Amino acid sequence: MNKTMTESRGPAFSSLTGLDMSHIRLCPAIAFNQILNGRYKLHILCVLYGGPRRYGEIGRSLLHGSLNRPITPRILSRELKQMEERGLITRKAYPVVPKRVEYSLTERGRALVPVLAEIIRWGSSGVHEEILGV
Amino acid sequence: MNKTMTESRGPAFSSLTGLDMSHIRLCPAIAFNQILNGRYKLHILCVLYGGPRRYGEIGRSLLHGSLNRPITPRILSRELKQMEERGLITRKAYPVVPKRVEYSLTERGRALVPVLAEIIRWGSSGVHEEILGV
DNA sequence: ACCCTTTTTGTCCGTATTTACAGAAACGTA
DNA sequence: TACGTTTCTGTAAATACGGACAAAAAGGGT
Repeated sequence: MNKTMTESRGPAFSSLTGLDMSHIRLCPAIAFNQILNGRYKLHILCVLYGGPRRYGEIGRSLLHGSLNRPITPRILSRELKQMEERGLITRKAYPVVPKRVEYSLTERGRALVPVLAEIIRWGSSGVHEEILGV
Repeated sequence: MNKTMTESRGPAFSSLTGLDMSHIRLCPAIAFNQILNGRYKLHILCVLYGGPRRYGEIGRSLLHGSLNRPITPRILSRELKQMEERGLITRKAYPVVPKRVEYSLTERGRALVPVLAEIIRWGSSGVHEEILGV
């Protein structure tokens, strides 16, 4: 193979869904983990599927990987901000003391729910724990 | 919030699937992008869904992100090896010259197909291109 | 002996992401 | 005025990831 590989054919993942993807120029699979990068975004979506949640609630419901490794506020803040920028969640701040901020799913975020559901279904067999040797 | 957040409740993503997850200790969503890290693994799974593929075929069918940025052999090799280590794909080398190596999905890899399908379905509306501003 | 193909590795480097740690803002309450 | 709570930011260090580049293995063909 050459030093770098290039491709001429357009994307055609037909067989997976049977859907016409001819109008799509960017592979959804690659876009997916570009949009959902960072370690906690998928989990945050899961949490918010249960309804609006406060910053602290999300943080507390978040486990770090497998163990009880906690998430630091710095990271949670960044993840939430990125997700807001991408239109997956909305942020609503209440003018009270102590501060109260609630995050919830947008339409765009809800569009990912079927994917989340499949991931949970996939995990219900425990394969992910096997693979990671938990 | 404290400097670090910890959590006492077990995972409960019940509402998403209606499945009993009490026996699961690690959040599938977090495990998912720990197992499918790297930029190309999801895409590689899609390609291999079409049947066994050679190293060069996979490389050629892989676009880098959105543009025609090519993947370097070094990276493809690493991705494939990691996926093999995690039991998602198998590697079969034929004793011929020039070398011929074929990769294919394992049971474990096939278990992810429903997730892939949902991701493609999600992308069929073009949301991912909107979000990334392609 | 040298070149060709295909697959793969070694090494190095720059960037991106994660993490730790400290601290700020906002304001009611003691 | 000091304190507490909640949300969030600044800074710097640590680690992971992506990519460039060269090169090796394994023979067949010329």
